[in-house]
Amino acid sequence: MPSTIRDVAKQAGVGLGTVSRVINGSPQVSAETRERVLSAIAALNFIPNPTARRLSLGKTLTIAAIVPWFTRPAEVERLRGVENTLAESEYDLVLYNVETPEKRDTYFRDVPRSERADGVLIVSLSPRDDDVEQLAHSTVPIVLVDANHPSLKSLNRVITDDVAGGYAATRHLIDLGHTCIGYISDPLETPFNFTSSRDRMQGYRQALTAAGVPIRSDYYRQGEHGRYEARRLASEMLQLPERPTAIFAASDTQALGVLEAAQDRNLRVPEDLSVIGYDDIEISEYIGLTTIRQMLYESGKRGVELLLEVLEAPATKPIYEVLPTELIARKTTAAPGI
Amino acid sequence: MPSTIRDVAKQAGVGLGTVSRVINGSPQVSAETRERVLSAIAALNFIPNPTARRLSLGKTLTIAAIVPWFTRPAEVERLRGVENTLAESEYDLVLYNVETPEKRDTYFRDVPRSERADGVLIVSLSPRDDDVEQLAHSTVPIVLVDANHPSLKSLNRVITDDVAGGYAATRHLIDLGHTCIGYISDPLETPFNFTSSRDRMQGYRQALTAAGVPIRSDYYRQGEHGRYEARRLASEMLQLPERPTAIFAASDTQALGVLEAAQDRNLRVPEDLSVIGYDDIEISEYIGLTTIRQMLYESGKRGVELLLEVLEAPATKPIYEVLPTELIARKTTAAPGI
DNA sequence: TCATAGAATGGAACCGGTTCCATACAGGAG
DNA sequence: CTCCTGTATGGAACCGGTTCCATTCTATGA
Repeated sequence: MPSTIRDVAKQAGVGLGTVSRVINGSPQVSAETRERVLSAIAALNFIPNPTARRLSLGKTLTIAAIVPWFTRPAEVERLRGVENTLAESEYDLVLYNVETPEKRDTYFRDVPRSERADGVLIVSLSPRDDDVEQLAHSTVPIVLVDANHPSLKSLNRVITDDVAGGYAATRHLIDLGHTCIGYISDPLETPFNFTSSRDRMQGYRQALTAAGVPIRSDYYRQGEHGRYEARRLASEMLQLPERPTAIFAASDTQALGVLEAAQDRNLRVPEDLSVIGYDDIEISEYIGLTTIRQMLYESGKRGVELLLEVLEAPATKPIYEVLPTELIARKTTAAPGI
Repeated sequence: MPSTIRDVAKQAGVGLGTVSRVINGSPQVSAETRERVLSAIAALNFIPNPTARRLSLGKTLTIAAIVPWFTRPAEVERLRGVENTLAESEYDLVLYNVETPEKRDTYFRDVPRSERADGVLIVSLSPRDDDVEQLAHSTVPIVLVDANHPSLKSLNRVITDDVAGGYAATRHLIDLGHTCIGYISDPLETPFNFTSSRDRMQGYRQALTAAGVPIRSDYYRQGEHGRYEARRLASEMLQLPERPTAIFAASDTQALGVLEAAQDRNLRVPEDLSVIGYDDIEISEYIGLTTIRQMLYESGKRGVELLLEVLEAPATKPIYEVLPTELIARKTTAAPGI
């Protein structure tokens, strides 16, 4: 049984208020008394009970992070930014991992409550129309990381400009001389409401339109996230009479599937087919994959920093930060053959 | 300001004890009263304050997990097992991510305290001699996952038999006809005290000895975890006058580095060099890497299950579970050329 | 010398649950 | 009709901190 603040007070021969003041560094304590209290604390190996502290302060000293499958390398990297930044603060991190649509809805409803957390970080899960109102009225500060919503003027958020990223990827292929450019992505509509694939596609279309390249619907396929499905989709696309000479995949993981499909059909990369991904996960450099790098670690870090700032001093208006993307040209893209 | 149990009591016209009993499903409440309380709860949108509950119960309702860099795919997969299993319980998961030796020591000392958590999961960080005594005397139940210690009879743990895994990997190469077999691993001695590389090496040596193959010290190199360093180490080893015909890497990530080194030196895999890794991370199948699969997700899941069991009914003697490994033969190993 | 402001300190009240003890009441036995 | 048992219920005390108010003591100025 751990010792309490009252044990310390008795041991040091002071009142409990004084012990509390010493713990919290109040200047209202004489040097001599402080010394006595500190040695009593050391003697009893006393550590203040965080639960009692929380109840008394009316704060949970906890930040909740709602994150979809943290198996995905990109999400893990964001989370690492969150964890590292939070470790230096007095806040604990509690994880809510979303692997099903039901969990998403449960967590959206139950987690942003002042009894559970002082602040909530929602990562890569964009609110839907009916969520927005609810979240906006939450008494708990919320920061969205890599999540967006067109009508979302009322929530703080740190996003990557995925439209610009999609544009840059497509533009890179156009600049190399490609005009037959495919796009392979996860489903644009899911119960999770990820928006990144939609935004990247929008960038893709804008780049094509700006360059005067017609948009062909058979150059676009969507399917479950993951290598296998991407491989299947790419295979289909590569069997078209007029097959694309370049494919833009909505993530590096999916780009790996496209590379497999090329191999299946004996197409050389980049001579016969250029491939560009998105994220710049660790393995991409190993493969030599051309990709769009986004600031994953920083997005988590900035999200937490914003949240902590808002907790200190509630912001007058919602904060909106955009992180840049960067084209990393490696070995899987080149001018189209012949 | 959220409503409290007293608000509910007033609204329903009952005493607070009754409300508490309804919340906790005590049978000592008449159906009619229960109904009245439940509708008051619904009307006030009441949720019991977890902090007050914790203080009153004298439990934190929290499980702490101390994990080294969760960037590594293998650790993430273990954590996923932890998170998924815990989500179904009433416990929250608080993460302590260890990226420096200092943090390791701080967390080992401060986290296993009854004020912070009801149970602690220590993943992939083996205690040292001086830690063991301290941890064994902790009042908080502890389960080690993928962590071991020779004298560790007093702590619960779920481990992978890395000696057997190392043996199986080496044996596979011997069976193919190799006798010049290198081993590349992370440093055997680190401030974090990982034991897996040591154990795998022990299996490697046992397999060689059992087959009557002499152990050569120049066929062993250690260096920082990661692809780059592994690539450098493998390059050195492949420049030996009598270079190895097969290399066993202590992790799949490092095996990737070995593959790069082979490519650098224009060695064909598996014709000129066989390569086997360890872990079977997601990318390994893509690469076609022969490897030793360990039950990563299950190790986290079992660790939590054990912890929850111990919390229910303190075990009379420490639990010790060993998870099996499995050889996954793919395309990077074959009989030595010529 | 006395009034007074300021510093140092003690501890009651409070945060919002749980639990246990006291009390009220119904129904069955004698 | 009385006594007893068991069920239903109310609420004080408690968990271990923080905070604020009251009190004591000291130093300063008139």
